[in-house]
Amino acid sequence: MKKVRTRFAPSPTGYMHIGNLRTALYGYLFAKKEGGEFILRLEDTDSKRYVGGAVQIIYDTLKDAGIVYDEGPDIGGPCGPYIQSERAQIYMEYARKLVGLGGAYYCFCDRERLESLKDENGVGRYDKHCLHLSKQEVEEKLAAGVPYVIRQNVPEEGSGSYEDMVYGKVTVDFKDIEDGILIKSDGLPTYNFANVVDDHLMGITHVIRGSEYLSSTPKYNLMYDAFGWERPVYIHLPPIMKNAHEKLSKRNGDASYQDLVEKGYIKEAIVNYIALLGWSPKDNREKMTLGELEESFSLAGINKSPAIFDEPTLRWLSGEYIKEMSEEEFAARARAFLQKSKAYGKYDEEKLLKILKTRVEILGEIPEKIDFLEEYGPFPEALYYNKKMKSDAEIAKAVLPAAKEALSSLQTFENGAIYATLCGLAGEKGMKNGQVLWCVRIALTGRENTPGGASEMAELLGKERSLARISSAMAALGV
RNA sequence: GGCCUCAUGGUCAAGCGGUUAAGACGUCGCCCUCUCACGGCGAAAACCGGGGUUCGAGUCCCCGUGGGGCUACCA
Repeated sequence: MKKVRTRFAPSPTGYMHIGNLRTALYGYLFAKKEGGEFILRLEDTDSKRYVGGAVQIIYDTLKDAGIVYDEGPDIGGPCGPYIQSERAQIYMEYARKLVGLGGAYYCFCDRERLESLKDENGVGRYDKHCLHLSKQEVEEKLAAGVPYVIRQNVPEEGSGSYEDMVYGKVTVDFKDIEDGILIKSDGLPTYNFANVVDDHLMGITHVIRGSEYLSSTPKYNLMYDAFGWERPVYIHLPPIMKNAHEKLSKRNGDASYQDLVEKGYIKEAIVNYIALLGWSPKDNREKMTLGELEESFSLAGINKSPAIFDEPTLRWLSGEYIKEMSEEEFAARARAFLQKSKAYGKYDEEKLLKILKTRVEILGEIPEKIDFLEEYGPFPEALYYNKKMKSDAEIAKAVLPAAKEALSSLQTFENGAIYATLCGLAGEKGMKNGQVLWCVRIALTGRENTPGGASEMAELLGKERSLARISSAMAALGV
């Protein structure tokens, strides 16, 4: 059996969209699963759409996501070059060959004539006018330097079918396919031609791409057949949607891979999540590493219908990855986000990270979760009130002075000791632990909710700061 | 408009002729608990509509409806 070869062929027009990344991921996963090779090819034949820096983004994103290709522009390989703009002569050579085979022909029609073929709605098809030019006429025009394109010669009758691995049998009548342009007047090929030539020359066995090519695939097959080449296996993927009506796109500020990483989503979770968008493993597992995905990927699990990108689900998954990370790993990844916080450098980093770990799903939440530590100031007395804790400002007036005294005599100012001390105090005063703890925590932070209890907050703040804050809270209460 | 294609809870998604129609996210409730979060338990929530085929249809066929795609010298 022939070795499986798949490819990811993006065009460098800007960002790495989530949909693009998923296509790349599936191509990679399928190749790895089958023990084959995965190739990266850049489709930059439309110079008008080229965006500087886009190529680097593609390399960086794939690398960052862990999708490694066996051959590509930057690493070479036996089928190079892997950038279409550097393969212009190859396409021209094959286009001429196809003309000789009767599968294509030169066309000299100018834009004006082409326009005239369209009706009031702008729809109309090429009439094969130049197909009927004599060989001599063609030679003359070519020699005279008349601008030309090379068009595919699609039969006027019959139909083309193929078996898509996810959609099943797809049939399109040839009468519904126009004689598309294969080589543009600038001498470069269109996607319609380049993908066929390259996929064949690069030995691609399985073409994995978006479903937008579902209905144009028969015309590519016409070319494979005309050349006498073996047709690849086709695997078309449904689109990833932003909502029920729009595809996910960079326009509208929809998230790209880079954006998600910058927001602090764990990248393994991003890869994991997009793998699940349109595919599910036989055992329905949810959380899977890239390695596990390589193991269990199968075409049978690919869905046919569009999937809506759901950020909350990605969030959850990202949180799952964080929870099972080691402290060190979390620290390393969180550092950059920690530095964005006002509290950075002012508290024990290790303790900070510890309380953050179960309270954060994406790293970007870190600053907002701890900024409050530096925002201590006057707060409403009403915060002391908590029905369940049975506490209020009056209780606080009784608790705070005693708490201050008890804490100030503590030698080791750490969580366990603080907790024990405060609870002991509650016992002495015949109060519920919660009454003391709640009041102290409020005095310490001035916040209704904090990422940790009174004792944890006190330890984090340190003895000096804790006592100072309790004093200030007491002053505010007039005691 | 023509052609291709899709259709299970709000979202992802099992199911592939006979099930009380999984599971996950989200939502809500309860428990745990020094608040929040974590964790545990539980609840609400779906087969687009109409015809067939069949003893029996979410599963097969047809039509309709709705969505997406293609119809470029873009990919």
